[in-house]
Amino acid sequence: MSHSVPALHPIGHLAEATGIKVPTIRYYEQIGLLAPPPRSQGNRRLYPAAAIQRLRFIRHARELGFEIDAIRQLLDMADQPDQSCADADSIARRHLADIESKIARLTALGQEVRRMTEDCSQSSVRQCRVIQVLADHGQCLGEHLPESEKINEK
Amino acid sequence: MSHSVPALHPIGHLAEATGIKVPTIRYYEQIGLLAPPPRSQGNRRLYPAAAIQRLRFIRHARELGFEIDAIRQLLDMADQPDQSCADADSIARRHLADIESKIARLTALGQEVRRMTEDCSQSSVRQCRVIQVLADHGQCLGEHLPESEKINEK
DNA sequence: CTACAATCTCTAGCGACTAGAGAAGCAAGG
DNA sequence: CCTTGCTTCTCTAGTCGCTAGAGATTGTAG
Repeated sequence: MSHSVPALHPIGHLAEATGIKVPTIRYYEQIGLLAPPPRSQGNRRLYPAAAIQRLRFIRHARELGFEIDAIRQLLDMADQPDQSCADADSIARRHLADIESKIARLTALGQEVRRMTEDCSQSSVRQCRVIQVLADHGQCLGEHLPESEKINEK
Repeated sequence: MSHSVPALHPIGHLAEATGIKVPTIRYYEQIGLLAPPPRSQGNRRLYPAAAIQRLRFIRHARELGFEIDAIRQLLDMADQPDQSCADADSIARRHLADIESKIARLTALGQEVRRMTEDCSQSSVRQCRVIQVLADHGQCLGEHLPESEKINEK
């Protein structure tokens, strides 16, 4: 019997093990975030176990809201454990600042929208506070909302 | 002399008056958010003054984070002032709930990312808290972040 | 042998724009 | 009249991070 089987995983297994969908894994390969694995005779991808770790790293970073480009840099750093981590730290700090500015903007939006709905008398459109405020920007309290980097609401 | 000139505005004037860029105005027309205006002999768009109000409404709603589809509905309602405003109100309330869930999620992300950076000893990657936490999901505190509707970080 | 599942590649779509090419219109100056 | 320069026109493609679908192939269990 052979001792220590290499244990290569098909893409479906990787998806299951990491919670990342199959098409997304292929997409990550396409954009160069994940190295192209060797293939079977039938052209299927066969991943070494290390790919699972890498994908988990990616997934966790995505869950924390890091952009793909930042993750690319973070992965590069993770591959060179002897270098300084100042860059990793600054990527994370920048991301944190980004998150905080989004929170600030959303909080301002939220106040404005809440005020609209609270003042609405629930009668006809003519007296609807929601419509009125939207039509006349001057009726805003907060007025100049923090623009930051156009939060891209969604 | 003619009393009451119709005063039609070229697209550039509209852009200036509303703060919405020229290509965006054309885009709004294309997706049916703004009615196609009459044209000059030379095929230029000539807008009636009412278009400025409409675009201001749109801009304000966009600034408050409403989606195009919601704005479409809100505009329809604004055009029928005698109907009930219950729908407008519920659109705004839904949007508010959306904003609040985003804030909740971003707050959770922010805590996690702040912890990473604060714990980072600023030395080598090997001991870098940022990289470590990303590599090992188990080191997260918050653990299961609110998923809500995949905030689409940007 | 026949289902059926898993995988393959490729293309297109999402939302809300933004950027650019290349052509045409328009006013003022020489 | 002609040129210069500005605005506008249409059209296509790119952004981000996937997701969905078509249609072909491979692998496996009964």
